[in-house]
Amino acid sequence: MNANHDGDRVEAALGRLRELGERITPARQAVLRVIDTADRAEEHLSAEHIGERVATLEPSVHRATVYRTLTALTGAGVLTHVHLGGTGTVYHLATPASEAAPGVSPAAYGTDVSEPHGHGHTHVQCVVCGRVQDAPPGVLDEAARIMRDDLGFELDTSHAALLGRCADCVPT
Amino acid sequence: MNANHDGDRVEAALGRLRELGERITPARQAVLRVIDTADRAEEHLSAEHIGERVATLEPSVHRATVYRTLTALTGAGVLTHVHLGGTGTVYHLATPASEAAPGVSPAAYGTDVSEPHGHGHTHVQCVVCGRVQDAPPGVLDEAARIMRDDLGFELDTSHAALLGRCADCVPT
DNA sequence: CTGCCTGCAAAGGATTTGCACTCAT
DNA sequence: ATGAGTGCAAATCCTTTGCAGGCAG
Repeated sequence: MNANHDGDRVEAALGRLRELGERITPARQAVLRVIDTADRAEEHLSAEHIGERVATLEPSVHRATVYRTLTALTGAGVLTHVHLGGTGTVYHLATPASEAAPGVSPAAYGTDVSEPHGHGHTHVQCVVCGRVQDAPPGVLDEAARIMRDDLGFELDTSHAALLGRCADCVPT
Repeated sequence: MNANHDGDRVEAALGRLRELGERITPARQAVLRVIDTADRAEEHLSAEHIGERVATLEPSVHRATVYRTLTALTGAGVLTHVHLGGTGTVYHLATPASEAAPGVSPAAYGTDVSEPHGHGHTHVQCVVCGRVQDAPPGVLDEAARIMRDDLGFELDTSHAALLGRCADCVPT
């Protein structure tokens, strides 16, 4: 029923991989599927956590492969990662700016560390409960402008999460 | 000379520790001195790196103690840490809102639940060269306002560094 | 004196790497 | 066929922890 829908974005990612001459393997498909599912549930999975889910989905896939896959797919631009303060890094499908659904962080990340365009959602994490949520679009526009004008620094607004206290954890 | 000046802030920190009933030990003094010196040089040291310097300054201090000290002193409020995206955490002396950086206003602070912050200003890190620099005061004011109004989320503007490309690394 | 802080060493846990093999192309 | 990807396992790396003793207060 919805396995097809879920597969849409995975398919797109696989397609892009093919275009790039990257190989489609069970491990990569599993990783993509896991992340896609998490994205839709607005979950934010770390490499380790992704590994766990992949293990249940495709037990033959080794943990090390998951790490290598995440690196490779991020390099290929089909995945994005967001650094959370202190609590590691989480991965997302790099949606081609199409269906910027709530909870998803699109970002066109080219190869490696060389992409100026970080036009995705900014994430914020609560230092008390650890919850990660999406910030309103454009929250960092002003900051980006200041940084650019002032220091010539090009901010990547979706690469690192901001920290603070969420509404539930703010002492009133 | 300036060895005295260096000691000023360390002294202040030690004073606060005393007030809190915390003990003043060689290890703690060494850690504070190392961080104070780094701060003045605008360096951003990780726990590990601090450990190295402490080792040369006070060889008898064990690495494990450095970690425990950093945790303890941060808890006591005399140290602050900033999470850098992906590259760990760096420590600073928690300046009592006096002579932090040019133009930094004392952040209004509510609770102490998890972060007695302090370094007061936002950091930005270049994803290409790794350099960490201070952002202009107030860069995140607008973002903080939006987050508060929109989500009731209280942003901690100095707890995590923003990522991007510094002027030297931005592709022209 | 007391017990907070430390030294030491060993455990821990996440990520990486060398190597040989396999499978996608 | 052929080399990109993978499995496996060992190696790292940073950080934490248990315990006993030492020093600050």
